Amino acid sequence: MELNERKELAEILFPNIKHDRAYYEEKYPERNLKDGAMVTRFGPSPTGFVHMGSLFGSFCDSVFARQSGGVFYLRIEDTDQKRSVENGVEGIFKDLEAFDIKPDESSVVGGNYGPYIQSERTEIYQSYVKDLIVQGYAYPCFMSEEEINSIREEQELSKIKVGVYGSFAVDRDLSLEEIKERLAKKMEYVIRLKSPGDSKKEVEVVDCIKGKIKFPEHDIDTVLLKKDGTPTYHLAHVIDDHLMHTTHVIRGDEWVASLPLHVQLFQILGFKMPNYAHTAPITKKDDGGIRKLSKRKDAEAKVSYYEEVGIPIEAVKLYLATILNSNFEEWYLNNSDKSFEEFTFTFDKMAIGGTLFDLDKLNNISKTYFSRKSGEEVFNETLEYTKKFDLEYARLLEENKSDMIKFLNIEKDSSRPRKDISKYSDVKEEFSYAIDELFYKENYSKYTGDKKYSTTLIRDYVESVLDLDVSNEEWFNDIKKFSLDNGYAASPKEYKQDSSKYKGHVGDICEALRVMVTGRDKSPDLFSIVKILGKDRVLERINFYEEKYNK
RNA sequence: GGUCUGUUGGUGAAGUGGCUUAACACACCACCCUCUCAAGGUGGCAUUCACGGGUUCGAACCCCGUACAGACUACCA
Repeated sequence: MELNERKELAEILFPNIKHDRAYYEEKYPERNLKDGAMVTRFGPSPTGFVHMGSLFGSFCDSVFARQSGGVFYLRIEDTDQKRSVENGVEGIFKDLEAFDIKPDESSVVGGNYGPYIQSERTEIYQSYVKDLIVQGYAYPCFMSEEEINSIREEQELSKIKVGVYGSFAVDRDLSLEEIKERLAKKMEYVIRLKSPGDSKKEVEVVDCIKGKIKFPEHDIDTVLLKKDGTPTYHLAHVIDDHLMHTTHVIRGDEWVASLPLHVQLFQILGFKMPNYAHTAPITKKDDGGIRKLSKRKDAEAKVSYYEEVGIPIEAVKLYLATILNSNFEEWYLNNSDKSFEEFTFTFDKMAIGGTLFDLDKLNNISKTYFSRKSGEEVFNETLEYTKKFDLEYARLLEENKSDMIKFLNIEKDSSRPRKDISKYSDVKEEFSYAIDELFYKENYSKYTGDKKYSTTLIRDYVESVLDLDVSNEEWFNDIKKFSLDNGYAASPKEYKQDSSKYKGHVGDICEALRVMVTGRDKSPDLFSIVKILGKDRVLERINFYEEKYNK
């Protein structure tokens, strides 16, 4: 087809395009940023929620943009209406907000490079495609679904590359007259790329994470504009990232295979190539195999899961940072007082293969997070959590606020704070003894030992020896002395040396007191608990124990 | 079938030709400390980097082949 014919065709196909490429190039000028500033983007489909993989991606985007003094924007990729869910966009913003990921530009906050919703950019895509037709790099294809399917079957059978290319692209060289005839018959069509590639030649792409990758050149006449005039991902990606001046396309590794196509589109359109960074998938062990974390099968793939089970968002972010850069973990260990934002993330410390999602590690990070928070902070955050997920407990927390904070503060001052909570929902169980109402209701459900302890001895100790106003050391000396006076060894060591001389040792006395007071045989520092409770409540609990077990 | 990518302990991984008798962290086990637990301390946990071959004085690191795994192969993104 001659140039003037192609021009005619372009006008027939796109009679209503108001602006040409030059208009858009001028409308969206180069961004004025300092050297090295990265422009990144997150492009979710409006499916209603964010899953772990895309959270990880958007986390990368925001981190790299922020630390380079660049821009991170959010673009809704809704070119496929089937994927859209009602209020899907709101869901995405909500999930991102929960993780403190705030785009500098988006359909919500605006920006100079909008619209930030692809379905509102149709005219832009079409105007570039119109130009591609004039240049002979695109053509209307009238093949039916059946035709394409039968070609594919044939190709699969003869074990050659699948797709519309070369001699399989039957509409590639239609004459203007033939096209006009089909148009007159109202035949449906898509616009395909007239690929200039030669699969015998190689293209090399440098990926920021994976390094050099070589491919055969792309030679398939990929669909650019669908039947409804809407762009495919490939076209939209190339045009948007050019016009929005993305410097680093950070996306999932499922896209590397289409890199040769994208490179070709950038070349044909005369655009400067962005840098690419393809991130490894987050995987999970399943039936002995390893697979990508799936939002359908895995609860933990949904970002809202962490909020529901009560894992602090900060801990999830820390975990994301540790899988983002392999050297982050060690840095954080040595710089625990700093925020993760002070760490400089780089592409070359990112995983190339898949990363197994390690809940154990997340738990540990979470425990460390809690151990560093003051009792009051833990209280407030837990209260907020329970207000959403456990109203009854929220009420109890509020009624027992000052005691509760004291309990949460036990052993906090030491250089080795306790690490016994990994999620907000653990507080209720771990501190079941802290609130009378809960203690008496669920009492001893946690104590499973068969040992019965003598209440007379313990009551005697509390009434005659226990002094709440002494130091921890004095308290322990007192209880040692009491043990000795009653035929118990003052230390387990002495008891072990000659067990026949004693009925037991201090540990047994402590254990008895612990079980009576807390309803469990393991607890934080006993004296601290007893001090907070006060003598009266301790005695009440001893009576309660007696009622329940010794009658 | 084709095209890409990967394969270091139970897990995440460091490692880019001699400093590696393979870091660090999580998990697990043992011991110590100790009134219990948690924390902390000490030690154990790959004699070897999927396998085979090659290059080299020397390889987890470079090359080739094989095996296995993953991604992609849509008018979905």
